[in-house]
Amino acid sequence: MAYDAVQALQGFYGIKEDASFDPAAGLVPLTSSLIPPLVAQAFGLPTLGGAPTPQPQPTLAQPQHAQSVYGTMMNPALMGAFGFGGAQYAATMHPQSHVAGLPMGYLQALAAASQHRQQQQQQQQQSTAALLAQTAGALHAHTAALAAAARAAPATSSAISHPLMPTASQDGTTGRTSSEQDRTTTNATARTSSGPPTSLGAAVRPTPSLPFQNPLMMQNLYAAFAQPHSAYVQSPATSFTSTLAPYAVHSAYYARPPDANAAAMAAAAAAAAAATSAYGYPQAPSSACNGAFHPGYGAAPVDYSAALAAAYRPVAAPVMPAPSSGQQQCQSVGEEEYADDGSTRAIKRPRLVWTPQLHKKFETAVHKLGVEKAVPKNIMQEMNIDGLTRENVASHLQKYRMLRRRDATSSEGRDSDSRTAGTKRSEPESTRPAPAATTQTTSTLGGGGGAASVMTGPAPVSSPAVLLAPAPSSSTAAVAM
DNA sequence: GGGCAAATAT
DNA sequence: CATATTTGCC
Repeated sequence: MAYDAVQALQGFYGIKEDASFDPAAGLVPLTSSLIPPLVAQAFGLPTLGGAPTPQPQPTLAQPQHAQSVYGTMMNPALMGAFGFGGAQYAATMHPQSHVAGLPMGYLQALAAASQHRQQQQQQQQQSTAALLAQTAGALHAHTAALAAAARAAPATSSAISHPLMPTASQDGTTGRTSSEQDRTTTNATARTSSGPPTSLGAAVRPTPSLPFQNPLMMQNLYAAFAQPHSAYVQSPATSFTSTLAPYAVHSAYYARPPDANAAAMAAAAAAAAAATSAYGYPQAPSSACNGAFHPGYGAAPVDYSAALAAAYRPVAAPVMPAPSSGQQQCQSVGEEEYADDGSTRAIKRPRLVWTPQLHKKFETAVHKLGVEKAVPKNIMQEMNIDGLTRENVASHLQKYRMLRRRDATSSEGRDSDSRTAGTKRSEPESTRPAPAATTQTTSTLGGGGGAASVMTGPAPVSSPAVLLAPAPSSSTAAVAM
């Protein structure tokens, strides 16, 4: 498919400014203010403020440096070191827009894309489609290779040749001079603290044939548009969560058409094969992209317009069952509620909100199951809520038990009882202590100003220790908290 | 998987 | 700042 960035963006602009959007659905109005002026100008697009004011060409890139640390540039935190200025740059680009809040890689990618486009137009009317496809393909293979290489030799990989790098020597080292190599190593080492970024090969050399002379740009462009295959993106390793948060969040909340996704999968397979043969490294399983450093290395080298549009389209925010009087509407929770045109796919599972209805179901299930069987998995199945995970339940159960324990403990003060202390319950009797009287745990919702917890409030101690978790083993007993 | 507690998100 | 949820661990 022919790529037409202008059309893609303009098409998107078509629904901009005055377009109505549904706040309830969490859709952010896509206005031209979301597009950095520089980019808009490059694409011949209008901006909210009229003619785009040529921004004092920000120091976008320093090819040499960028190239020397090609393999490490996926880390947003490193961008600042190359004049990309992170938030500062964003602010400069468009102080009043949402842009300031977007991940730099995103803006950078766009800026890079536009810049390159202008350049190309001046020189030769080469097909942009071919250009991007080629670039994406190369980058794609490279990315996959990087991952594969990292997996093969995570701790020592220091020189990984690019699959499309013709000048790389065959002995595994690159054609760089020792000084270049030193600098590369230094840069990479100095700017990378820990985590995958480091292991992804700091000394990778970009191919000179890349359309985008600055591989960093392509890398970012790629990162900005690529999407994980899984519907649920795991968080990056804790060690560098803060560093990569922007990317994780970004890629997690944007979606792209399923067809593009499929194409990406196919492309990934191809690239994987290419990378494998080129490097001799085993190809990392596709699942490796989950929670991996790369937001997803399955970008399709085709139909970039779709990806572009998708990249700009925020995925609906978590759609939680409305806490109305009803109770039948909580058959499913979160995820993929984006009812736009069915062309997108939610990536990240939204934070679950335990609405009163949901909590009620939870309690019902718990009571029905009884102390002994009221464990996460069982409860989850009993509740039978689409999208609800065992983890969700486990977490809620934990809190639930804690509250009960607390209540039990507090009320125990005056009329001590044998069973109140969660230390150890024995009889299986209290299994069903009047479920009816128990459900009113549900209380305030929206009471006061803040969000009230379904479990908060004067939790009625009515039903005895229905759920005093079998105090593990520790002496932590059931008291304390 | 269950249960906890630390880490995060709100 | 206090909670509500999610994650990481054992």
